[in-house]
Amino acid sequence: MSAKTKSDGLNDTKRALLEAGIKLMRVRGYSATTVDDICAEAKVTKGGFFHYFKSKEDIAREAAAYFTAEKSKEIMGAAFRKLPDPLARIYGRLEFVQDYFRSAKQINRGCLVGAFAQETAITYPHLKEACRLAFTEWTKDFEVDLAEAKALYAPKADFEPVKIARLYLSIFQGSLIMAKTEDDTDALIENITEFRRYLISLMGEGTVRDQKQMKTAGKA
Amino acid sequence: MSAKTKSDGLNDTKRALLEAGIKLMRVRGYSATTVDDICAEAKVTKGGFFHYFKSKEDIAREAAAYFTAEKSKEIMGAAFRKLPDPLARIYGRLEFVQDYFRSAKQINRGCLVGAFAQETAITYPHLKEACRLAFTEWTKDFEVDLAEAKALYAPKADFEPVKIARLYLSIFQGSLIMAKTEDDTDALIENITEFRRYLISLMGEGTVRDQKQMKTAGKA
DNA sequence: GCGCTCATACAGACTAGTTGGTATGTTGAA
DNA sequence: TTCAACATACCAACTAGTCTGTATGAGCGC
Repeated sequence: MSAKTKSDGLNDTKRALLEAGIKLMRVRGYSATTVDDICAEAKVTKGGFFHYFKSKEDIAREAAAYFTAEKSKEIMGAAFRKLPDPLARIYGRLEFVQDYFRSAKQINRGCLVGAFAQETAITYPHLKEACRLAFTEWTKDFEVDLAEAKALYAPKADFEPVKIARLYLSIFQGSLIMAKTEDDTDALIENITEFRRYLISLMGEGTVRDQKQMKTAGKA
Repeated sequence: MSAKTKSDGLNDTKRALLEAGIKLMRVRGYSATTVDDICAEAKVTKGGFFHYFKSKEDIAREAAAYFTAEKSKEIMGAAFRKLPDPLARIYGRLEFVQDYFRSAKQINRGCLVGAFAQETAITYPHLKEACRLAFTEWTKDFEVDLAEAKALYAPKADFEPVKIARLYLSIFQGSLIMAKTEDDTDALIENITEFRRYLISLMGEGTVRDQKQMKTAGKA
């Protein structure tokens, strides 16, 4: 039956096609990426492509889901995740992302979901839905930590975790766009710093001093 | 020579092409918009199109500039512009944008510059440059007010106007993306509210009470 | 173990329609 | 008469998707 499936149930060829599609579409976008391009990149012929995907839109939908899962896994596996304190996780997350973009100063690809949202949200309802799901998942993931931290450190603070999580995701997506036009990630890193400052002002200055120690402890 | 040129030196046909191009590309993006589509929308033939633009990329570049100028004009002509107080102009600007998206709750098009930045920044250097210029112009426009307000009300405050301006533009662009996937502008409006709260925390709470009066005065 | 069947997993040529761009007009005003 | 301002027919290259063919291996009766 299936040749060589892996843990996630994906065949090698299909995975190669998905990863090629993601790689190309993150750079060129949906419309400018052709099926032939994807086939060439994945070293698969047209026959192979249409054996696994019934259309170009189909691979885009699966690519969005694959990309989202991949990024979620990256976040789930990061060191800050293991911190017991929710506020430490929050600041740890921000540093994690900043470090990520500090090491890759030049940006030569963007977020696949962001690209699809821009390009296809209005014209391809199915892709829009895939983007919405991804954004919801990422928002929720951050919101949980925010809610927990608020309950623990600033129960009376005047902010809604879900709104702050959405603000963060918007800043991130918007910064990625601007990073593309500026060829560097400085503004992205700066914007996260500003966001952190806002968070501190919401949570209360008092929570910061404690975090400094927890952070260094968590890094070990 | 030229048939019926207007104040900005643009012929009616060329303007129609530019506006058609903008209208379509804001919805479908660059690659998915064809020259024929633009011609049909503008009721101009291919010959007319290539009389005014030497390529598709060419109209995109001019469209970006046209769009940027158009938006700058909208901002320049808004009521908040005439406010003498810089801080009042800042909050007035935020309200202006929020009102704009409150009246158009459903979003069926995005920012042309944001779309180009996403889709073409890496593959079309000329378009990237056009986007960079637009972002720089918009950032500068806001930065001026921020610097003036800071000098006047919070000279010792710890923030750099240019960074806050860039943060705002990122939030705006990112929120537009998310608005597309959610079919409404709620998050966009909310994010601006959060940004305003951050600004207040930077400028100092003391500056808010005064603004309430100035704002209502400015609206009259 | 051996041939047979059959489904999966591709390979690659082909096609109908599209796309950006061109070549060759025509028209009307100066 | 000339030139800008279009109009129209046309083209080569490309594009998503199809069709037919084939290799491979699993399952099965014997």
